[in-house]
Amino acid sequence: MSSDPQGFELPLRLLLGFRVLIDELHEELARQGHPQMRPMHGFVFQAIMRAGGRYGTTAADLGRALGVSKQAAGKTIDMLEGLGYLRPGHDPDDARRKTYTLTPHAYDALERSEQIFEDLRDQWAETIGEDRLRAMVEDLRKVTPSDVFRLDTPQWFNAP
Amino acid sequence: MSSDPQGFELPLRLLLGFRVLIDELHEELARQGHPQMRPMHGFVFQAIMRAGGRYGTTAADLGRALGVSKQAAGKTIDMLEGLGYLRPGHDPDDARRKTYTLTPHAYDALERSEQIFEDLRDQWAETIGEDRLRAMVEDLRKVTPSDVFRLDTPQWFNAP
DNA sequence: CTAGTATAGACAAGGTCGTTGTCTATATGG
DNA sequence: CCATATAGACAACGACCTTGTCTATACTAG
Repeated sequence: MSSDPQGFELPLRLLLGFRVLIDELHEELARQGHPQMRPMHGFVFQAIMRAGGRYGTTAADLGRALGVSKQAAGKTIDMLEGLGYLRPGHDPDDARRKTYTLTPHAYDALERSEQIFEDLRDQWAETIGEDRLRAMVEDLRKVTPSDVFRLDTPQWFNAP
Repeated sequence: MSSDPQGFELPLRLLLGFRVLIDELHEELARQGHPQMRPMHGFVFQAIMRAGGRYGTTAADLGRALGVSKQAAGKTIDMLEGLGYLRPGHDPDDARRKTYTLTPHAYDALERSEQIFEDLRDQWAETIGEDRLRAMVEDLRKVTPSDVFRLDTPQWFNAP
């Protein structure tokens, strides 16, 4: 369109590419026994794996990792526990900590996600070429931060 | 990390690339007299330009274009009007329609956005090469929908 | 050992932003 | 002329986030 010049296309395509992959991931995940998974949940699972201590992750840990309050993280944890993705535990070294770890159901979702992403990647490679796809990821690495910073994307999108 | 295998990287890099561009856009926009702009607003402006009739866009038009209810669109419009980006009008052919059009302030934001995006694009081109950048956009075009579907991204991100 | 500080978690109150439902006024088309 | 569709205003409500407060537990410095 006339008011949609060159400059806008790059960010738009990046967003659309992300959305396409995530939408197809979740369609397929739903077919494979995970109909309740949301785009956020994969990130939450990864945060729970990396943010916690030896005995699991607390709501406060998760909140820090995700850049939300511990109350918000606690509600997310409650929901994921209700869906069977998290299991409560405790830290024998700190009686205050109410920890959570991933259940086998969550690991199943993660493994399936990984496989689905691989398949989607292969589809993209067929369309645009394996070398071009590899170049794309390589190039994006050069212009994006290497550390996966706080995943506060949902709130960030509407942030003031 | 060990639990962050190949498959996850492509979508993550696309999202990070988008975030990097949008974050830098808004930092710069804030410096140039638009500190209140949010990531969503650019999309809203574009929707208002394209979704309306001859005399402007109504809340109902905008809601359809963005994939939200007309009430939600109405609240967004109220805020943007308050910020000086929208001006109310009416449709002489339809007394029901309360239309809105972009103010010069909004066009200023759009033009600055365009320029900033061009600059960011140039920076990327310096880093990864003009040809590689062009290839990236070209390739993304092949794997993403050509029509900019409903921009319901914020809610989509957390959607059930 | 004790006293002060920091942190986990529970609870409550409130904000923002979305939703649906209802109502009236205006268009539109048989 | 009347039935149907749609714009916009208003109200109620829900999801999800926030801040603030409180108690229990840990940690650290004398």
